[in-house]
Amino acid sequence: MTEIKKYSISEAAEKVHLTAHTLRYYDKEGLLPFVNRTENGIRCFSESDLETLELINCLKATGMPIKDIKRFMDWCVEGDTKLEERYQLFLERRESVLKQISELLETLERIEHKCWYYKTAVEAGTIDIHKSDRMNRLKQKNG
Amino acid sequence: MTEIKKYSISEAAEKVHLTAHTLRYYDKEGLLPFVNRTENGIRCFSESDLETLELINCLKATGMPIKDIKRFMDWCVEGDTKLEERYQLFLERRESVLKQISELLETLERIEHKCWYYKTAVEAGTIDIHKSDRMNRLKQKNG
DNA sequence: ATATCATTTAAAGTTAACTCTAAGTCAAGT
DNA sequence: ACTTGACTTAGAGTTAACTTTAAATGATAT
Repeated sequence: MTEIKKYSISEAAEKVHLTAHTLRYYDKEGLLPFVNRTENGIRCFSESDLETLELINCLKATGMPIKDIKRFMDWCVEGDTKLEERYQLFLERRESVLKQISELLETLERIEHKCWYYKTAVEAGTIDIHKSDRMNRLKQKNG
Repeated sequence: MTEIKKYSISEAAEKVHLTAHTLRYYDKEGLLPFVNRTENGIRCFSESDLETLELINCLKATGMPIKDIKRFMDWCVEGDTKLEERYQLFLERRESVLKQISELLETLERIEHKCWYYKTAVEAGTIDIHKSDRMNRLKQKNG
């Protein structure tokens, strides 16, 4: 027999590294349609609700806005009729994350160039050590 | 003799893929202390100013907030006395970008798992094909 | 000369995602 | 009985980074 654990809003918040305030905000925005209540109206979170919250965190980590996550949760409520839409959503998220990574790799190169630029400048005690950089670049370019 | 080109605010904006409004906002926030004006108070952007804007775009791409970029520009105005601080800033940016990339790679793995999950569900026409996933995972875990 | 742009400033408005406050209910401990 | 602490709601406030507006000045074309 599987024991079914339930969590209060603050326990759930701690588990998924959010605040109870934020969970209520997500609920209000329609991100948590599956969370049950006691007869007194108090939310009780199941393990499955925690998994949903982990998924929400994951989608947020891809840069997805709350209202788009809400649309996804609406599809989840609709069940198997929206499977294709949900699949497409994750394919799009995948593309988005790949693009973000490639942009960050490009940014990383520029930052690393600046690290070298300032490392040499700090060693020389002045930025003037790079004063002719542009001229050198132009010379190389124009033969 | 090098020809010194100058750009109006809207020309500069187009070059760096921002709007003239945004450039004025950046100027107001202290991000563009080097931009000169005509006798009538009109900004004219040099090639070097465009490079500064590219750098600002690069720092923003690392997730750096405007006020931190302003502090960096303040250090630039102060010249060689703040070389060490500027160097440290880029080292920190480097670490930050590396961290973001590794987090996105982790997120990518989760998303790709969901892609597989929904691909198989779409093929089966129902999510029920994964109904026993958790049980299987538990079985594996507990021997 | 007149119309049409582009530019200037100061300041108000927008959006997302919280974050906090007020006012109240409920269960447990002393 | 009373305090403490967690929970509830509705709604106001916050922050960053723009974005738009208003009112005025300056530059260009016909």
